[in-house]
Amino acid sequence: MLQLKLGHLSIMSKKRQIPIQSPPPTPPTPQSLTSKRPKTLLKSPNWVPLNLTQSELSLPLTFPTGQTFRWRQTGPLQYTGVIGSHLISLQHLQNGDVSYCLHHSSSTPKSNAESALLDFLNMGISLAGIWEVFSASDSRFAELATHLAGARVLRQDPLECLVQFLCSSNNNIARITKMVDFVSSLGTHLGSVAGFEFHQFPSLDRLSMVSEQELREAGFGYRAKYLTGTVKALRAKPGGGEEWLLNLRKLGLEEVIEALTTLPGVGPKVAACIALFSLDQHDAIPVDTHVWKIATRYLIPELAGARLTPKLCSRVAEAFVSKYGKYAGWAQTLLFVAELPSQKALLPPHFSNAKESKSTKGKGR
DNA sequence: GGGAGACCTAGTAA
DNA sequence: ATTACTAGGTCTC
Repeated sequence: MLQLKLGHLSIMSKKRQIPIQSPPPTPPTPQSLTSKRPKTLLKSPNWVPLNLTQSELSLPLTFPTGQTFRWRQTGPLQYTGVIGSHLISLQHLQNGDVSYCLHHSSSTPKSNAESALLDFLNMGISLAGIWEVFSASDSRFAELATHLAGARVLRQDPLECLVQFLCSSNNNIARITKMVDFVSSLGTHLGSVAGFEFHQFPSLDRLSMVSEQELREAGFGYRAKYLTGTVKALRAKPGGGEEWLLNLRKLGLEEVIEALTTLPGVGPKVAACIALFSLDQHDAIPVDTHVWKIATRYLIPELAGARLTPKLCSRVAEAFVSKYGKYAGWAQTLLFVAELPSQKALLPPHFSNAKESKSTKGKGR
């Protein structure tokens, strides 16, 4: 049986540290530039600088923050993943700038890899530009922004994004990653980096060949029928599901959410994630428990203590949009990142004012 | 229309 | 060692 070979995932845990502030033990230096050794062994990684400062893209503040579960940390300030058919590593240089390395992509023209990368990184949007606007209307955002520069929203492939967040409901990161890895392993194998295997994300046709039974055996639980059901519904779309999803980029947020939530397993939260992380809906606000806390603390304190109902979800989204404008989803992303334990620990103490909820944490309230 | 329960599973807290 | 609960929700009464 094609059981998941996920031995390496055992290292996944919430204790995973992200070495962002500490000086990297081994400064990433592109050494291929001077290497004249034959390309035999390591097929010497060829690092190409991007014209990208850390303030426009921080890898540790972008990749391991719940937008995607397909990228892996493969070095101190290095992350590796797949974009289309390209296996790519990204890393920060010593000055903070970003460079990339295109790993042996056999049958694909490497010419368009860089443009695919820039598209994936959503470089059409200037972080500096929109953060200036957020900072003007929110002094707390302004200060957070100085500590968490470069927290960016990605522009992922819609199908890939959809499947990932279908797995995310009522779930934890370790298991989501395991499930996404199982689905990914159905796609074409592209190579391995730092002990991790990487696959092209499977097509809709390929996905349709997996049964609910197999997914359950792979540990999907009740989400197994979400995936098979959604795949089936997508394949029934005129022109094919992939194109149908892509076309959602041309619509407004309301229509996008409405369309997505017709798919089984896609509720308001998952739909907002897909909309924001892959469909150019920059004002989409994925309201989960964390965002709910942020909102009731800083935006709509009068709702503190209430339960998170669908109705209140849209209240929260409206509050974000009215405060931050049409890129509210990007603002929400920074505020969300600031709540992650790994980041919170690195922020000045005065940011963690509402931490004592531990004592009042019981069910009573 | 809104409110409870059920739902898979693995890890952690009582 | 069992039990209860939680974790980036959704579906169904």
